[in-house]
This record gives sequence, C-alpha cells and structure tokens, in this order.
Amino acid sequence: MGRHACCYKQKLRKGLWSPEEDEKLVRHITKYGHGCWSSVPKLAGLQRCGKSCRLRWINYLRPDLKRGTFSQQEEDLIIDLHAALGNRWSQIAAQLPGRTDNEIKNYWNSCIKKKLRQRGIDPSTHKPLGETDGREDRETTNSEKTSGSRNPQLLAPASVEAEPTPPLMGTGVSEDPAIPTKEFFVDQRVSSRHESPNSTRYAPLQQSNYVACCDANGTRPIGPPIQPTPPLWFTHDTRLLNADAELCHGMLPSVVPSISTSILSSSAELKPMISLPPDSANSANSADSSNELELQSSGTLFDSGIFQWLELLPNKGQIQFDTEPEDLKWSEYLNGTIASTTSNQSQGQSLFGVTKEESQVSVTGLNSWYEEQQLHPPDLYGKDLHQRIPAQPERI
DNA sequence: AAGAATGTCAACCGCGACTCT
DNA sequence: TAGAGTCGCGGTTGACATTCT
Repeated sequence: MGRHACCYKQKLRKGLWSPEEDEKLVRHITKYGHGCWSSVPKLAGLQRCGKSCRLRWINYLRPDLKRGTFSQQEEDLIIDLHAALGNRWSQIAAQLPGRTDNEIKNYWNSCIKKKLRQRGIDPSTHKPLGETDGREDRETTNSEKTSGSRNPQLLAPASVEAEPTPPLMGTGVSEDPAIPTKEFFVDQRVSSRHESPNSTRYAPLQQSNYVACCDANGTRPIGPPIQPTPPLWFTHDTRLLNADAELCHGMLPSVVPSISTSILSSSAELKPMISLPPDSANSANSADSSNELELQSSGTLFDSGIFQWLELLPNKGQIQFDTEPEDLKWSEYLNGTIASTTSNQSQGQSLFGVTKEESQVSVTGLNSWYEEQQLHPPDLYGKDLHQRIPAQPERI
C-alpha cells in the first residue's frame, strides 16, 4: 500500500518535476494517451512511478487546466458544494471545470477557511462559529470527516433530511431520472440556508452562476440560458475550454463536467483564448469554431526546445507572443498559465531560475491530444464522469 | 536588509475500491 | 473467491514565495 508497487522495484525520482520530465510526459500522453498509468513512465522514458505521472498530468500538465486565482463565482460555488459534500474534493472539482481537486483543496485550506472564519462561519459545519462551540479547528476530526464521509447518507443536508436519501451520484446527474441529483441537494441546501440571517453571501446556486443543467428529473435544462455559441475560454492564466462545445459534444468528456458552462462563461476573469480546430471539436456542432486553438506557452521552453507543443501542432506559424519570448516562463507555459501581461498573480513554479514574467502565446492545433481523448477517453474525473456522459442532456 | 512568520501549492503518502486473472 | 495490480481520493508534508517585524 501507499507507495505504488512499481516505486519499490526501481529507483524512481521523487519531488518536483523538471521541464524535461514534463516534456516527456506531455509528449507521450499527447501522442498515445496515458492508457495504463503504470506503463506510462516506462513508455515515456521517465524515472517516475505511474502514480506520480498521473498526478503530474492531472494537476499540472493537462492542457485544459485553468489556473490562477479563483473567481468569486468559483469561490461561492466551492463553499456551496463543500457545505453539501464536505471534503469530497474530487466531486467539488467536477463542478469546476479546469480546476483540480488538489487545487480546490489547497484553496480551501489556505483561503476559504480563513475567510469563512473571519465572517464568523465555521468552515467545517458552515454554521456560525458560536453554534459550533469553538470547534472550528477540529474540522479534520469529527465534523469534516463526517461531512467528507464516503457514506452518501451523511451528505444529505438537513434541509432535505426528510426526503428519502437517494444515492448521491458523483456526477451529480442521477442515472435514475426520478432520483434527485446532487445539484438538487446542493441547491436545496443553499436555498434554504439563504434564508438564514447568519448566512453570509450565500446565494442560490443559480445566482452564483451555478447552473444545474437538469431539473429534478435530470432531463430538462434549467437555469439561465446558455450561450448558443460560447467561445472557448481560458482564464487569464490559462488554457482553454470551450465550455459548450466540449460539454455538449463530448469533445473533452473527461475534463468538463456538465455543470460548468455558466461558470466559465460568466466569470469576469475569463476571456476567450482558444477555439478548437474543427477536426478536433466534434464537427457535429463546431460550425462556429474557428480554426485556432490558443494555448499559452513559455518562450523559454520554446527557445530551449525543451517543451515543444508546436511540434504537435499543425499550424505552428500562428504562435503569437504578446511579450518577448525570453520573458516567458516555462512553468507558465506548462501550466498554460497565462498570462495576461497585466496579471498580477505570481502563480506557478519559479523553478529552475526561469523568469516570472508572464506572457501568452496562442497556438493552433493540439489535435493529437484531443483526438486521443476521443479515442481513449481518460479517467481524469474517474468513473463519475463516465457515468455522466450518457446522462448528459442535450443542450443547445 | 535580514530574519521570522505566514501563505501557497506541488507532490507524496496511505488507504479503499475496483478490475482482472 | 482470493490475490495482485491498478486507480483515485483525501490528508499531509515540505519547499518555496511573500509578508511582516
């Protein structure tokens, strides 16, 4: 247990990843997909265990990751979801496209908990601190372990306790149309809590850009209308997502939960950065897609040839630098972190002495990886998402 | 300017669940 | 059915960055 079995068999590297390792991993996955993670390091020529490769890919290298500061909408959503789900970070992350469970967990522990306490709210119970009898620091003991319990029955919020407890599908989309979805519970909880005088800035999820895509039957879209032809989005520091193209057409089934569209498209931080090439976005509905796929990258890496997305891309000539290449930062490139030059965040690793100056680059293509996604849908979000796919209602 | 304190986040660890033989 | 291999999750750690004194 614990350390992956393969880690014992050979001397494997640990710790931070070098650009070379990242390059190898990205190249391999982009070209072949990850397949069996345990075989990835061998095939990719890495002295890492498969587990480490998986983690690196999921948390850092995936081109669809959104990095950078969380928007207010995202923060609200995390709080709402945490109130309903507890420390089930993977399920919370499933509602925040482009965010990883690790990222959300870190953000929760470093920021949100503090904010909630400052507002007099126990981050573990989401109740006023007075009611929790000063137990706010014990969230990893009873309350949080309970709320984060894998027993779905413990997750049912008080406001719906009288209801029969349905299986809480990780996807939030019940396979049984008659069974209320997780969103249903979340919304119920939030709505009811919204009436509490002690609640702080809690709004119904719909108001916080959380759009439950289905009604209680899981069949009919509800919530604000969704843009018919939404742009592909990256945040200021990120990578793409065409929220709807992928959501509705299965372009990136493993990375875009069904609920996410409104968050992406409404976030003030978001700006269009990318659009998929028509051959990678399912042609079924990509009429409005341009042929450009914008990614951002680090000129440092480009210059050094360490990490060349370009080689994966059909139209290399469309790379655009907003700043001088030497100002680019490799980790930002790897992150996809963007990079608006006005961004004041200092995200990303500052390893290997690379400058922190941020910039952005747009790239066209990245077909290989996406095609691979279609051929071999990965498990980035695990079983839950696979369960979700067929259950996704047709939208738009 | 320097050291301490605090914050952030990538990565690891340990475990349970799942799959395959 | 049991056991091995693998995957995925949540908790935790530690390095690095930033802020404070």
